[in-house]
Amino acid sequence: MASIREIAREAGVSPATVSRAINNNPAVTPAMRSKILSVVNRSRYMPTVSRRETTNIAFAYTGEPSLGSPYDAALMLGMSDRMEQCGFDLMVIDLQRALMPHESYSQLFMRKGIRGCVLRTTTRTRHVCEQIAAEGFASIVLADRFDDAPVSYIYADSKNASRDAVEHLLGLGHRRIAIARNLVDDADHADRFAGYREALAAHNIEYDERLDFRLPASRDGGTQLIRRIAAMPQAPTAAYITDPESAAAAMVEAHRMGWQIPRDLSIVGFDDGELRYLTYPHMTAVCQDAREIGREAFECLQQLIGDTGKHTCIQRSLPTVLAVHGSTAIPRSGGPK
Amino acid sequence: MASIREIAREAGVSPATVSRAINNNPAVTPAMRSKILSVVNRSRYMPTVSRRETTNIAFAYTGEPSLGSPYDAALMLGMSDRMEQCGFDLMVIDLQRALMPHESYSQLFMRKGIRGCVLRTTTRTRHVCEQIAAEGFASIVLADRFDDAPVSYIYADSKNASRDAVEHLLGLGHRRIAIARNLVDDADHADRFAGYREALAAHNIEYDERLDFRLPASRDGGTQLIRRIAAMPQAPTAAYITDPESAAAAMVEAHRMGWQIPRDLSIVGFDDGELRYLTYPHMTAVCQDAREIGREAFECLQQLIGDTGKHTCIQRSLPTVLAVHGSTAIPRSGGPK
DNA sequence: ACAGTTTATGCAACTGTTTCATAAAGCCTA
DNA sequence: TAGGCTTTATGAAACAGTTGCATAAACTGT
Repeated sequence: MASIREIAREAGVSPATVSRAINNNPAVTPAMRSKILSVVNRSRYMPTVSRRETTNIAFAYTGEPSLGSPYDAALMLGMSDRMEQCGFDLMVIDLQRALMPHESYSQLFMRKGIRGCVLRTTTRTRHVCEQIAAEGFASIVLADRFDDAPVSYIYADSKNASRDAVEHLLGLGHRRIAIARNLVDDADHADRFAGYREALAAHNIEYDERLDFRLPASRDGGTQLIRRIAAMPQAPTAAYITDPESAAAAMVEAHRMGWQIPRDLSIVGFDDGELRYLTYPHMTAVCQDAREIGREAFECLQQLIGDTGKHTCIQRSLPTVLAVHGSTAIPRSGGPK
Repeated sequence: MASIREIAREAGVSPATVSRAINNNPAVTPAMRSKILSVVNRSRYMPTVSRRETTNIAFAYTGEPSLGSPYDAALMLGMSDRMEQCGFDLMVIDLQRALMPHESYSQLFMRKGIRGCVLRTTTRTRHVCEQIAAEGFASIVLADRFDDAPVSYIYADSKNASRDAVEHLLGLGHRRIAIARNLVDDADHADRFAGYREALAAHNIEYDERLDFRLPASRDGGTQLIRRIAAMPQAPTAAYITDPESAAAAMVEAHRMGWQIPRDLSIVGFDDGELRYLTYPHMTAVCQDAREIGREAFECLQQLIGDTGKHTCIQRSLPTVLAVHGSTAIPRSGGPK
């Protein structure tokens, strides 16, 4: 296997010049560089040791990776929008798996040439985010909130838009409004529930736990919701479904039941992409722009990387908005069926 | 700034031992390692030069990145399924942007510690795939086919399933069957069209170019399709829509027109994920399992990385299947309306 | 208890990078 | 065209981190 010294000998230059040529150091003349590179390519040279390139930005999962979800895909897309011009590369890592025994997170990032990381977390692994922030490594958590620890985060606050959503339903005349929320109580779903409670309280409507559904945030959750509503003696006339796929699947299942939406059931869903336009009718939904969150995340990260040693802590809240489409209307007097 | 020799002096060991401890070389005893790491952490040591970690697998775009699309997201998910246990990390790069002047693709990959790459390409940038394969770098192209160049690829051949789809419609009694295909003529869409033609030919039905729609592979394409069909004097009774989002959007638009599916129009869509379960009725579709393609891709790549110098060329074709759901049925005598 | 085996560590050689000195080349002015 | 000044491409040498090999220390099995 060729070494840089052999290349240098063959090209008739010093090892230093070969190193510079390979690393596109502007000090070498174009003629010299192409002479050296031709020798390099001919000899199938491969460097073994080198100055570490630290130009990666990690998209890091602290717990179970949710890679492949439309939300994560949109986040990555947004990040790459902004990374284009900066010469950074995106790397996806699973921290739980990548961390070696006795290794600190900073060491892990160092080892992989990572300059900053966007963290995706779960309720069980929030301490990892705190640990990374405490080590002083440039990091920003998405879609979670840290009120008492100095952890940077970007958070799409869905409480206000959720309240708007329920107000919208109340304004249409609905009084029995169901909420379908995740089995897992993360900050996002807690917000949506809080918005729901606030809107009800503002209209002096008592919270009814029979209208509070805890379901998996998946297609299956939406299907189950409709079946359970169908079996109720006093069915709600509207539902706020706090997960995109659940909401779309609920609409499908409602159609299968022979219900008309919004006549028999008004549905407000949640959307972090464009799913609301793929349902019939188009879905009234609380929307967050995941791509924009990704863009924002990278910009914050860049600032954090710049401010080394300053221990800057960025905590930003982005708005979510209610987009009214065709899945909500005034209730029929009798409710479904 | 501390160097490895200073750490060594402070810990009372040799630089070699420090290096081994930092790199989690199993030769050092746990006691020794934690002693050294405590000195390392105390002194905020940061290595500058190191053995290059070449444990990255790239998800590389030769042309415009389509990051964020459900298909790409599912591919990545599949790849990461298999990468978990191998200690590889996934890196997303845009080759066009990352390549430096006078640099070969192998050099680029070398520089970024990439051992193998999965290539996503466009018709205009296929030559990049050929170039990378010619350089002998471990690479595999997804969703494209190279018949005359020694380029490894994994391809989901949708011709047979497309023929099955049209046969299915013919079997139901349809005779005027539209096809909606992409404006861009890539291998995938060419296959689907070929399957369509074959099925028609087998039943002695003449190809009618008025039933051949070239539309953008997007929501908008599906919407346009339905509007154009609605305006036709002799509308088709069924349509094969070769793109997932177009197909879903077409179903929505059909509902908006007041049509019933499948009564007024049978639709066979395409699905590379789970979208067919989010339409009402569930969509009969030609399905490819993008996640499985991603898994397969990583396994092939692993083999290619293993066979250095052998110039192995893997060309695999995966089947796609027709999944019959509720969006197809026997035609009403009169066609839509 | 002793010979044989294993293994943790250091030495020294090695790889690639970078600073600094320097020779060559360019560039004004006279 | 010469002479001084600046710029710059290159090499020598120092430097950073890694690793093959030798070896001393710690086990292991009679």
